Formats: sequence, structure tokens, C-alpha cells
Amino acid sequence: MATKEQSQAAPTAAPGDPSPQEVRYNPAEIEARWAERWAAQPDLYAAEPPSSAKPKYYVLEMLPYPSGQLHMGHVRNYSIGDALARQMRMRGFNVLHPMGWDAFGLPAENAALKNNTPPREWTLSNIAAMKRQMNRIGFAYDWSNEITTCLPDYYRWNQWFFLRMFERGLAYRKKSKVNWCPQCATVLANEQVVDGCCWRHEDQLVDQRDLEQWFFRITNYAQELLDDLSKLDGWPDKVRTMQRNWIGRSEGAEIQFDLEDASTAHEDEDKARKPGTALLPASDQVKSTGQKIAVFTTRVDTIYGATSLQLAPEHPLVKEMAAADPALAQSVASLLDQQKKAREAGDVGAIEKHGVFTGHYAINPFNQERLPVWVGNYILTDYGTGAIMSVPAHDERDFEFAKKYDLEMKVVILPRNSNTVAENGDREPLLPFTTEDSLLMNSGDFSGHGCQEAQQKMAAFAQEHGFGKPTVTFRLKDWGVSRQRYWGTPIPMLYCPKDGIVPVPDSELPVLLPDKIEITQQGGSPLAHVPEFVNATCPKCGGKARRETDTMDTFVDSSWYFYRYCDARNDKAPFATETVAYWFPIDQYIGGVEHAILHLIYSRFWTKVMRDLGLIKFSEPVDHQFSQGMVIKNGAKMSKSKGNVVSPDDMIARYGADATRMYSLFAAPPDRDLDWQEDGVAGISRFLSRVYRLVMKYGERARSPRSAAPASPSATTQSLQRKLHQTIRKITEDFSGRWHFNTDIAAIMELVNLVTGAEPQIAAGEVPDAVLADILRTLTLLLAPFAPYLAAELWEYTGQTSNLLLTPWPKYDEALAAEDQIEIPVQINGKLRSLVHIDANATEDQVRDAALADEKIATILTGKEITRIILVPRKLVNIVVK
RNA sequence: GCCGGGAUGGCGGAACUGGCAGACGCAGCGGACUCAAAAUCCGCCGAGGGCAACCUCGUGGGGGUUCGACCCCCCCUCCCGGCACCA
Repeated sequence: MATKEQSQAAPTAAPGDPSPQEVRYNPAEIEARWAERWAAQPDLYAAEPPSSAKPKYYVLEMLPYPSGQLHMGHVRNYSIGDALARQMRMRGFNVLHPMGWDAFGLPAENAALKNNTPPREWTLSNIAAMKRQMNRIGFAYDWSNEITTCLPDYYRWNQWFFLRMFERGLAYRKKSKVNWCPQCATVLANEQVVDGCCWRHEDQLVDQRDLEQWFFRITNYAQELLDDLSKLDGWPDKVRTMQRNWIGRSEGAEIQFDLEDASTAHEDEDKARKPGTALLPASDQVKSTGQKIAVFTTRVDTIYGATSLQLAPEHPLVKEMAAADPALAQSVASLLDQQKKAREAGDVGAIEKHGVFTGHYAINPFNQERLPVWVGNYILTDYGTGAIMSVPAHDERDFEFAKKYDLEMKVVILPRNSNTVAENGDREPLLPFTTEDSLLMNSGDFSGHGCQEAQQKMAAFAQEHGFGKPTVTFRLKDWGVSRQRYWGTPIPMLYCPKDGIVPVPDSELPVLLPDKIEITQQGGSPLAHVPEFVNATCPKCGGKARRETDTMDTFVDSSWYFYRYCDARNDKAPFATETVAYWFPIDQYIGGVEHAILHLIYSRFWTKVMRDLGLIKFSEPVDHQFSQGMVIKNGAKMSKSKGNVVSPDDMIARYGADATRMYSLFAAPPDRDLDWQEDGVAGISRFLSRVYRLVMKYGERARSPRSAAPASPSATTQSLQRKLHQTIRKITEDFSGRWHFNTDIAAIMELVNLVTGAEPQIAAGEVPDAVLADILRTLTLLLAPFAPYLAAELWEYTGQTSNLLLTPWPKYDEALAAEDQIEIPVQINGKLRSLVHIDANATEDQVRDAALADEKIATILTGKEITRIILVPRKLVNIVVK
């Protein structure tokens, strides 16, 4: 692929002996020329089919939303992946390195409103622009597998999966309270609500609305999603911890409390409204209403300390009670109102606790005590059963609440090493003692047991007697996927007056998203205003049916896109099973940590569903996951609102793509935040310029070596070769896991500095041309993953005609890399006092003798008594004296 | 509050397994080249002291383990990220 004409077309690349002034690194010219050559070979970076004899390697970067502009975060993400993909290819792997577009989503609709541009056009032109940018930077993508999620050949498979999930009960419809963003005019998943606000509109408080919605039953997989985290050794602990917390497994017990019949419960209304005094044993006359209140607790061992039940304001029983009690209805309403106001005032997390006594009592099944039933604003509706038993003595929140409303507290847990209540204080708060070394008291037959033991016994007891059971609760909730938006995948469902909810038959897929639609700001689903879309025929009865007008959450698109990359043009199935079996799991996935819980949980869920559908045979899609740090500037994440955005285009125009991407790898290790400093890019550009001039200067000697290697190499030759092989070793080892590209680039700089420093010796003929040629070519190969344009240019200049991308990665020679002389620090009492130079193979005795013989050391040691000498082979000598 | 991650020169960072703290780059200073500037090249560049050889101090703070600690242990401060009334 390298042609003489092209390299000679470069004004600075004329062979001969250009003087330094004439040779100038011109990235714009070099990069434009190579970009053109690469563009002419569309399959340059294509993966080989599964029949390839090479081992496979799937490197994946998170696909971008096509906003129209790459930002520095993308550049960093993709530079990491590209360096890896290029190196793995040079190391002989069959590399799949695809790219695509997460192309559905709200911004397209907003743009449509603003500029009157159809979302499809807007999106596709953004994609074209970003693809140009990516090619300009020189990312080695296999575009033959490009996917665009907003096109029917992709989203039809979203619909296909939806139908499969519907068949298995994994997609279901229910009316539920959902998070509603007034600005987006749509529902948000729990994962898209941040601090009570919309993830896209930081100041927009999320409303709660009751809507019929489609859900994916991700909770069916909660335990497996949790368990499998421990197998993901190639994932950062941070991400695994975040997912573990998000899934939020709690072991405990569910206990049923009988609700007392209000008509017989209390004769004295006043007394009833002061529930603190009402903790009486249930008398025989008390009748159960037959209604039960189920409570979830992780501390059933404290149940003898329960002094009330607390229901969430939205609890169904509260609604029932309020219906019969206008005063209560009013109180509950004001409770909710207060809560809403507090949230609007910006309170997130815990707000002040309020509660209302319902006038009802429930019976503690363990001791038959009557417990007043309250409504508490601190009880979460959608966690556990939406009701708790309140144990003020041993729970901080219950304590706070009980103090405020003057409810009784009963101490039932004592630390093992104390005997009396007094010793632990009636002091406040009587907070939960650690369960390991505490015992139950005042707990009937369970008194004296350790907490953990009691928890098991009491849950079992409840189960035996039919009023409870051990249970596990998850924080994770089912994934609400309905969105009242236009620009998304239509949900392939029909509503027939006769047959109810009817799935669209596979043969009618895809349900096409209509192109012609007027986007307006009115609430609800835009598709509902398109009669051609809404009006359909019921496949069961042939009568009129109405189409579902909501579209799918765009996280559906990204939950399985990396499977489609393996077989993107398949029109019979989402992918061919064998092809995916070859490429999966993804060897390395790289992306921002902001996707640690949303995307990375959904896609794990999707994989497990696909396994259960028989499409794949494994349970986890990603072998190694890497979360790169953010790109920040002046101490803040780059953002339009902060005005600290640096445009990749600017950087490329000024310093070239090589310098820009290389700086993004040099300025910090990839997992840490990167502080963007333009002077640093200039520094990399200077370095590349030095490399360029060096190769230009000696390229001719590399092309046609005149001097052969002499029998015994000069000291300069040896030191250059040593450094060269040390550098190959360092970078090769680093790529297999450590990924400290910043120090790899620094190592290349050191090598270049050493060669530059040896120019007088090179000029004096001390370094044979063959060695020089080897150094320059190897340097070029080492540079290739980081600065592919310059590497390609120099590779050709040194007379190589092979495709750099497929040229084998250099191998290092341990013998050449080995130091023959080493420097050993000599310490006295741990303080550095001298350095001795000694043969690398010196024995311990020789090292010790050399250290003691050292002039400085000998002087300091005069008159001192040596008590010990510590000798670390090849590392140091430490002489301990009195 | 809970769970992660972090704090090293003027700045970004290096030191891989407890063994020379500050690699590499940026900024700065001095010099060469130039009529001059840019570019390039060479030198210096943690703090304090000393004419110098050198000495002392130094990795957020305090303690500890060790012949030896940026690294391990205990306590504390601050910064970043995630979760947050999850019973």
C-alpha cells in the first residue's frame, strides 16, 4: 500500500540529507494524505470471519449518542480503545472493533421543535458529521458492522425481543406510579432519576403519575445479577460495588400483623388518639377484622420492642381507612403535601418525619400486644411491603419518630457484656447494638439468644405458626420501558376491544415509526396523534384495534447492540448464534463510569434473558470492563454550562489528530480524571516533531544500510539497544493489563531522548546502520497504537512497504534488555549515603565488599560498630550501625 | 450517614511486590543560533543551609510496625464520585 510517489509527494520527505531547518513536522499535511489513503480501503480494519486461524479479540467502546459533535470524553474513550485494538491486531489477533450510533432519544425531538428539522434527518446528518470526525482522528473501526439504532433494520429486533419477553411474562403491563419529567413530558426509569430530579434536566423535579406502563421483569434476575458480580474479576471494584448497592439485597422476614376490628377496639376515642398509652395486651374480646398488615424487617429479633406499625402514605390500607375517616383522609393528604413541598424546596434524601395515627390497632403476633397503626411520611411505598414495625429503641429513624410523637420505647437488645438496662442507659438514642455480640431480653422465649440466632429462630417460628416467613427483598425494581415520546422504538402491541392486549405477529415486524409527524409540545405520546399509525387490525379477530403509541426507553437499544455488531446485516434474526458464540464474551469494554449502573446492569440482564431464550450459552457479556476517568478543565467536568469545553476539532486543527489523541493518553492514567491543558498538547506535538525529524535525518541510512554490524558493538550501540528492548518490554507488558499508557509514552520519549543524545556517536559511525534502522523502525511500531498517522508516514519513509497495521508487534530480547552494570544504593541506617556501580551478576559478597569499600561509606563508618548489613539482591545495601 | 477513589515540586503526573522520592511532559530561569523574533538545540529547575565537598528537612496531619514506609496498620482532615429515611 505504500507507494513511492506518495511519500515523495511530501515536501519534507525527500530522501537525501535535508538540513534541520527544512524538515518540519506538518501533521495537517501528513494526516490528510493518510486519511485519504485509508478512506480508499473501506475494509482496512475489517475483522476476519470466525473461520480465521487467529485468536479472536473483541474490543468495544460505548457507542455515542449522535449529538453532532464529538467531545473530549469521546476522544479519550476511543483513543484508549483504538490503541488497544491496534496493538492487539499487530500482536496477531483477529480483532473486532466496531462502532455505531445510539440514535434514538429526546434531543432529536427537541431539535425538531427548535429548528423544524425532522428527527430522522437531524440524527442522520449528525451521524455523518461525527463519523467524519472519527475518521479524521484515525480510529480504526470496522465500519462494515456499523449500526444505527433508529433504523428499522436495528429496532425491529428490539420489537422482536419485546415479543419474546412478552411471551415469557418478562414484559408486562401494569398501572403504576411512575416518575414523570414535565420537561421531557415522559416517564423516566428509576435509574434516570437523580436526587429526585430528571437526569437530563438537573433542576426539574420529577412528578409521580399513575400510568399504564410496560415493564421488564428484571427483578426475576436480581439474585443472579448479584451473584454473578463475584465472577466478574475483570471489572473494576467500583462498578461492581455500585451495582451491588443498586440491586440492594436485604435478608429479613415478612411478618403479618392482624388488624384489629375498629368497632370493638376502643371505647374511648380520646385514649385512642393518644396511642402512646395504648400498649395493652389484646383482650379476648378483641376481634380481628381478618385484614392483615404485612411488614418487612431485617431485624425480626427486635419485634418484642415494636411499639407501633408505620404505613406508607400510599399504602392501600391507608386509602381504605381514609375512605371511612374524613379526618384521617385530610391528615394523610396534608402529609403528602408537606412532603411534596419539602422536595420542591430542594430537600433530597431524609426530610423531617411526620406521621398520623389512624385510630386503628394491630396485634403483634409474637406477644399479642396491641400496636397503634400510624401513617409515616418516612415509609417508602415501593420498598418491602410499604409498611414497617417501628422499634424506637433499636432503630434510629423509629427513635426520631417516636420521640417526636412521644411513643413508647422498649429495650429488647443488650450487649453481651452488660446486665442491666440502666447500664446501657435509658439514654438516648438506644441504637442498635451490633448484632454479633448482643443478646435478646424481654422477648419471651427468645430472651437470652444472640441476635443472629434469634433472627433465624423467630422467622422460622413465624413460618411455623403461619404469620410470616424468612424473606429477601431487593431495592432493584422492574424496569419501566414505556416512554411517551416519538423518537424511539414503537412497542409492538395492539389493544383490541374484543381480545384485549394482543402482540403484533412476528410477520408484521417491524412496526415502522412513521416518518411524517408533527412534533408539538403537547403532553402524551406524539404517535397517538397519527391515525395511520394508531389504527390497526387485530390479528386475532380481524376487527379494529389500537396500536400502542408509547415507544421504548432508549436503554433497550443499547442493552444488546454489541451482539448485533457481530452480524449487523442479518435480516433473519438479531444475529447468528454461531457468530456471536465466536466473538463473545467481549474481551474488553471501555466506557465512562456514568454507565456503571444503568447500561451495564440492563445489558447484563438482557444477556441472561437471551440465554434463557436459547440464543446464547453464556450468562455475562463482558469479560473485562474498563471505566475511564472524566476529562476535566479548570477543576470541573467539561460542559457547555461551565464554558470550559475544548473542541476536538480545534485541537486537531492546531496540533493534529496524533498529538490530540496521544495527549489524551499521556496526561493521566486512563482510569483517572484528566485535566486538559493545551500546553500539554503542544508538548506532545513537539515530541512528535522530534521523532519526525530524527527519522527524516536517518531514514536514508535505514533504507539502504551501508555499514554492517561489527563483531563487538560499541558502548553506545549497546546502550541504545538495551533501552530499545527495555522499552518494547515495558509497553508490551503494560498493554496486557496495567494500561498506564502515560508511562508507556514517557518510555518512548526516554528512548527518543537517548537516541537524540547519542547523535554525536551516531555521526562518528559508532552505531551501525542496521542497528540504527532497527531502532527507528521499532520506534515507529511502538508509536503506532498512539500516533497512527505519524507511524504510517515514518514506516514508509524507512523503506517499509508492509501494512503497518498488520506488521507484527516487535519482540524484545531479554539478553539485550539486561543491564550489565547496575547502580546499587548504599544506605547507612536507612539513609542514602552513596551509590556503587557493580557488575549486574556480582555475588552478594562482592556487593557487600564494594559497599564497604566505597570511600564515602568507609569515612562515615570509621569508628562505628556495624551491627547488621541488609542486602537486597540487585536493589540495595543497608548498613546498620550503632 | 453509608460505600468507593484520591491528596506527591509552580502544574499534569512517575516510583509495578516495603528498597535511590519527583521518571516523562508542561511552566519557569540561564545560555547557543539569529540583525531580531519564531522554531530548534544545550544547561538548571522540591525546600532550607553551605564557597564547596556536602548536610538537614520533605509524599495532606498525628501516631505505629520495620534495618528501611508515598507504599503496611491505627486515628484524623480535606477533595472527588456513587447511594441515600431501603426498615
